[in-house]
Amino acid sequence: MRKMEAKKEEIKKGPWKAEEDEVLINHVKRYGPRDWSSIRSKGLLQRTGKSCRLRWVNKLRPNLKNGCKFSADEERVVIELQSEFGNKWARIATYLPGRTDNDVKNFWSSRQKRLARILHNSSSDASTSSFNPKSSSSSHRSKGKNVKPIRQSCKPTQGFGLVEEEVTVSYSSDQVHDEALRLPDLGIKLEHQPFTFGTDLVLADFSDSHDDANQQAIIPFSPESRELLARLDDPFYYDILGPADSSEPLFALPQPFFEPSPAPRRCRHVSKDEEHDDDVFLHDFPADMFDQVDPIRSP
DNA sequence: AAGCTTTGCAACCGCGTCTTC
DNA sequence: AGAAGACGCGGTTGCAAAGCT
Repeated sequence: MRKMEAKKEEIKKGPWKAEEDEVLINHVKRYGPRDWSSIRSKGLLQRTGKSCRLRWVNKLRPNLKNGCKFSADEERVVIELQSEFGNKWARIATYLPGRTDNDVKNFWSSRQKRLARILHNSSSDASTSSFNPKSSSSSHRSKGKNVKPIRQSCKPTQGFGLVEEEVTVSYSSDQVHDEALRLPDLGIKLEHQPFTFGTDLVLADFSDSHDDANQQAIIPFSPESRELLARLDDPFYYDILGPADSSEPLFALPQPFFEPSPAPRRCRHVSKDEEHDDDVFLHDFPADMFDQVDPIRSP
C-alpha cells in the first residue's frame, strides 16, 4: 500500500518546466511522437504518458501558433465547421494549420461565454429571465439542445437595412445561438445598441429547467442583428454582408485552409528493428522541425 | 491603488477505441 | 476471443493576466 502511494506521489502534475520540455523534446527527437508511457517507465519524467502527449501536441509540436489570436478567417472556419461537425474539435483543428483541438475548444468556449454574457446584458431588464451566465459553465453550453424553439418576429419600425416588411421566422435556439455568435464578426455589437426596433426576440432559456413561461428572456436585438437573424435561411447569407474587416473577405463561404490530412488515427508502433534507428521516426517531420522548437519559458 | 470580475488558456480527467499479446 | 495497456478525444477545472470599478 505504501509502495502504491509512493508510486502515486511520483507522478508530477501542474505546469511544465523548461527542463521537462527539453526531456520530452529529446524523447520525440529520438523515438518520435509515440510511446508516451515509456517516458515515465524509463524514468525520464515523472509525468504520465497522457500528460506528455498532451504537452507535445498542445505546446511543443513544431509550427504551432502559440499565443496567436484566431484570425477572422480562422474564426469563420471554426464557426462553419462547428455547425457542420459539432464539437469535433480535433477534426476541426485539422482544417486550421498550427491550431490544436484544445485551441479550437478554448476558442469556442470563450465565444460561447461571451455570447452568454452579451445575451444576458441585453436581457438584464427582463426580470422574467432566469438565465444566469454565472452558471454558464461548459455544462450550460452543452445543455442548449433541449430548449424550446424560439420565435423571432420582426416588425421594423424604422427604415433600416433591407427589412421592409414583416418577417416572422422561427429558429431553434441552437441556430440563434450560433448565428448570434457570428454577429460580432460582422462588426455588429450587440451591446450598446439602441433598442428601437419594433419587436422582441423571445429566446429560450439555456438552463436545464423545463418548459416554463418564466424561463423566457426577452432579448432586444439591435436592428442589424434582427436583420441578420431574419436571413439565416438565405443561402446567400454571407454574400449580403460586407466584410467587417476591409482587409479580409470575411464572408465568402468558408473553405478549409487545407484538406484535413487523412492521418491515421494512431501513430505507427515501433518494431524491434526500427527501434535502433534513431531517425526513423523523424521522416514524418520536416528536416528542420526541431530548429523551430523554441524552448518553452517556464512560468 | 486596491479589490473584484472576467477572460484566456494550460492541464487534468474520464471514457471510448484501438492495438498488442 | 478477450484482457490489458496505450492512445485520442471531448469536457471540465484552476489559475494567472487583463480589465473594470
